[in-house]
Amino acid sequence: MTAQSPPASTRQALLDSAKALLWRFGYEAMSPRRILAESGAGQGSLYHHFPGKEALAAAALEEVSTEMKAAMDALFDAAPDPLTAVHRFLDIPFDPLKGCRLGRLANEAAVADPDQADPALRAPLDRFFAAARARIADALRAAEAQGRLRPGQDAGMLATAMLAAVQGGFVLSRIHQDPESMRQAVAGAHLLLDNLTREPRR
Amino acid sequence: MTAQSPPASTRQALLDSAKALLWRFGYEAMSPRRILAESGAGQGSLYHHFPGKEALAAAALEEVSTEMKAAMDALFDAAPDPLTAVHRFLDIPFDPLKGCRLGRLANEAAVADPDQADPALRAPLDRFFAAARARIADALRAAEAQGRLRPGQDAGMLATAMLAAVQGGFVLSRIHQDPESMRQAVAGAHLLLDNLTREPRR
DNA sequence: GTCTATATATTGATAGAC
DNA sequence: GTCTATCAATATATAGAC
Repeated sequence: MTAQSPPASTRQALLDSAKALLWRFGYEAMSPRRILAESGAGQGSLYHHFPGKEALAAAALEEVSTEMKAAMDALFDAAPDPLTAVHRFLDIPFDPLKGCRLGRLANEAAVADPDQADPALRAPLDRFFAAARARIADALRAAEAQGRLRPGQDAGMLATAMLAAVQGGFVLSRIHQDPESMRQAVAGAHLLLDNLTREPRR
Repeated sequence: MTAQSPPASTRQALLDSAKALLWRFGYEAMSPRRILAESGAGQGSLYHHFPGKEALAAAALEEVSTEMKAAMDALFDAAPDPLTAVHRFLDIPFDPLKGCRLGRLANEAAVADPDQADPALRAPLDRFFAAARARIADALRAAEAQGRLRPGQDAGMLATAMLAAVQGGFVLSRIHQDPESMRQAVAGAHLLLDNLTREPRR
């Protein structure tokens, strides 16, 4: 694999700044002016390397999507067994107040409004969450095959429920400005699994 | 009670337009120009009735928060028993692709960025979700007292998990542009409750 | 490829007549 | 209270020298 580019090039500096600003402010509130300031690039550079703000944002989100997918795969590959992997996923030490790097964009009109959205902005989000759901669902099916999970469960539905717990936790934690909401949302997801598990966890 | 003002006044027309635009586009992407166009009010009217965009948005969100709280109370008051009320809450026929009227604002910097947020914008969200959580938690405690729920549950945690399932469902449905994600997220929440319930539902 | 200027449209807000 | 202008600042993008 080619690994992450060394941080050097102007193009990559623009991408890195866009990634940080998208996380902090979202798409609409991220101005080219600010990207240039943060990256240290001159006015014209953005439009030399990219057609415009939209294309830069799309490229930045592609990188984020790929990074998050890799982190997810690493977590699942490292887990001692599939059921543990799902519990570990829920326990990833997110900072709930910062929001999900991808999920936080779900409500921007430019990303997901049926009428005016740019498909290139939604695509990386769609791809990551589809992959994450598949990875979790596969793990749950494997756990069921090992006899760790009660048979007959809808692994796809449960996988969506796990992802929704985390995304909902982000939303509620942001609203209350309190990490506790995330803790409780995730605790509910753990409990849902525990109630379908044959042996107690831990 | 004074009931909803008849739709007549310019002030209320501004509020109604702001409520619709906040739902569709969020705060940053809602321009005064557009509010004026949709409401039919003249340029100066907005700044006659409100100090500015922020104050108008805050007032609009206060109304939405109050409306949603009232709907929630009506649903819980009408339910035959507390456990059914919680299941009915999960089954509210939201349009998942439109997002939650309040929750969709959780990721706007002007609403919930620790540094630059305006407290007046976050307050109505905070208030509604705190009230909703309390209503659900109370219902779960009542269900436990009735012997419908296994004893010893953390009602507050479960209430947060119910709200997170719905908010996460909105996020995932928007990302995939598919109501199915909401269906599955909510199904997980139903299942979590069912596994803590003594008699089967339905 | 990078920089300095500059351009155009829109944003959020104001002035002041009626 | 409402309307018609208008404003300064910013957003996104382009021109063209180096």
